[in-house]
Amino acid sequence: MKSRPSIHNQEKTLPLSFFDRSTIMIAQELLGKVLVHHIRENTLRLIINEVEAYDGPHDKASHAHRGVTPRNQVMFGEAGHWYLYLVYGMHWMLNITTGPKDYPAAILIRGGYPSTGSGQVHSGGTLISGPGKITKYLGLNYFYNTLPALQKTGLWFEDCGITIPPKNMIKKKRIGVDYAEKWKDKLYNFSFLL
DNA sequence: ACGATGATGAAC
DNA sequence: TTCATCATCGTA
Repeated sequence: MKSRPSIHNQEKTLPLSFFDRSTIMIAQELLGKVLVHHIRENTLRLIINEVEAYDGPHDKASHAHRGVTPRNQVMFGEAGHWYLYLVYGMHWMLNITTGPKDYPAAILIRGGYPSTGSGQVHSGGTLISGPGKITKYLGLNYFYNTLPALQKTGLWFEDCGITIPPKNMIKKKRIGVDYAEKWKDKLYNFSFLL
């Protein structure tokens, strides 16, 4: 046995440094990465299919554009930490923080394919589309807010070797931010065709 | 097209 | 303390 599964797993985990870069670049690179939730002897995996970037203090679509508040302060912190909040009184939104400390930015996870550990889409696996459905499927809530995206917290990202051909990538306007003036037209929503 | 449902942030 | 708003979803 030359391979050691636990070490191999560590190597696939995206390090926090992955998120301390350009938010727009990271958002595109997250497509095809695997979001993993391990809880109570169970592991759920989701191949990320759709994300949305919220980048910087001036982005009017971003919670950060009015400055620091109790809710959004994690966006101003270190990269690679979870930002969860409730919208419409019932849906948890899952975001990962990006960029350096004091630069507020995050990426919203909006869609993905349920996956096996081998990085394959389940047979008949249908796309889970919508940020509220993602957190419901994975069983996520406020508990993870501000925690780092590492195996020890139970919620992290892996690179399972899936690469998205650039021609398959789709760039759109962000959803549900029509109030955001000129920022509403930014093509910060990224997804891909299989 | 619309109601559910509650935290958030700004105004007063 | 009140109030409008909200990075949504299921049902119609």
